[in-house]
Amino acid sequence: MKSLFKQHIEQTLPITEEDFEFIWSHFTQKSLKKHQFLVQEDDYIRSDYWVGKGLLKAYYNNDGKEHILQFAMEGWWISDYDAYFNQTPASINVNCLEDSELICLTLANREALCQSLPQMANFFRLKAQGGYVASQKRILSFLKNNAEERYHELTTLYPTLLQRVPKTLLASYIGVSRETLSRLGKKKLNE
Amino acid sequence: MKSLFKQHIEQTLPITEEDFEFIWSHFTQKSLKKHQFLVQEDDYIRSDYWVGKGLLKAYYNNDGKEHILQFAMEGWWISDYDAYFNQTPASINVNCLEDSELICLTLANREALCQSLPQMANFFRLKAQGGYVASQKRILSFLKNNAEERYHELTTLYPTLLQRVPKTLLASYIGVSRETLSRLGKKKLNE
DNA sequence: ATTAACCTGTGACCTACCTCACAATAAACT
DNA sequence: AGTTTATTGTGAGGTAGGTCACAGGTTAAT
Repeated sequence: MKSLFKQHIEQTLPITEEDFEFIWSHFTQKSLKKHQFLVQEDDYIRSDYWVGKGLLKAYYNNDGKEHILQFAMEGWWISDYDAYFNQTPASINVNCLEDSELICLTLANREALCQSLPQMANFFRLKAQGGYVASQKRILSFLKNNAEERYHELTTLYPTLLQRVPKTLLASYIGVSRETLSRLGKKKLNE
Repeated sequence: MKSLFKQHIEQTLPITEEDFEFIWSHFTQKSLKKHQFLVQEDDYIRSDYWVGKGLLKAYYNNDGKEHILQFAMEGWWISDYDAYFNQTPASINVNCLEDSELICLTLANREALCQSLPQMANFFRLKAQGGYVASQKRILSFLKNNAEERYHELTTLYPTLLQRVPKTLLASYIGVSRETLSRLGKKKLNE
């Protein structure tokens, strides 16, 4: 886990062994079983989480209807970022789709890290940039694509998700009902 | 303009007069008239732009249909961030809805600034975080809200936009046709 | 001042997607 | 092994929102 995380950082920028030990000391570890919650609505958000192993979903719950905001598998980050950055109660839930192992970074430790190690400010800056660009692409997909095109975009962007996530949740991620997703492409075949 | 921009930075974190002069030396200025393009599809993106005065739209053009990705008015940033950060050709257009005055930051100058002034890495980190959170909210709005609710969210979030932007473009921003936007709320009144 | 271009509303019709209901298979617990 | 509990497919019918067409009002350009 520790070495996986080091690789994750070095993918963005180089760090010394010594710096990494210092960085690592700011994290804690956490293990969760399938179906367990990492975050629940109204929780106070302790940390941002990096997934070492497993798979999770972040979703907004509208009386029983789950709207998937984000998935996170190995090497991805997940949290309720609005609640985390602004220290407000969570409005979403984060739940494990598989047994998961996480490392956790409190907001205080993140800020401390960014102040004492300028390269970490750059690391998180570049990560946030990437997240912003990815979000913009998803928004554009809602604007210019229909359900079938959005599903196709999702499958080409994250092919491994299809193997691990039920269709119901993929449907929710692209903003259609599971019935509609199940029927995509059928129409063409019949004519 | 210069002092407005200083205020903009100080809104996020404090800087010395000396640091600001150094920061300011990394920017250039640009003026554009209404209807002029700041960015066009396939352009190589020189800069990220901060709006000192005016109003612009960033949109994806789908044979004549404009899909609004972003507006930007005084104090906001705008660019094609995918193209800017990854130095690829632009896939969107940015055009002025009003005469505008901008200050411009090349990617090279941004990175130089972040390396030489750690506080600037933090500034852009916090800005990117904020952009990410705002994008997530817009995505959630697509997932859980209908056209009327999305419009209502837009109007409460950015009331000043309504005064300055034609309804056609607001419709496009929330992902509905202008006809549908024009009819919102009518149904209830008649029953 | 006149023409042209933009902006907004509205009627009529159409369609992509939703909801509810039922069924069959697969996976997970005791 | 047997019983819940997920997951997926599919039919039937409904609705939010799209498209096309026309019109009046406003703004901008010659």
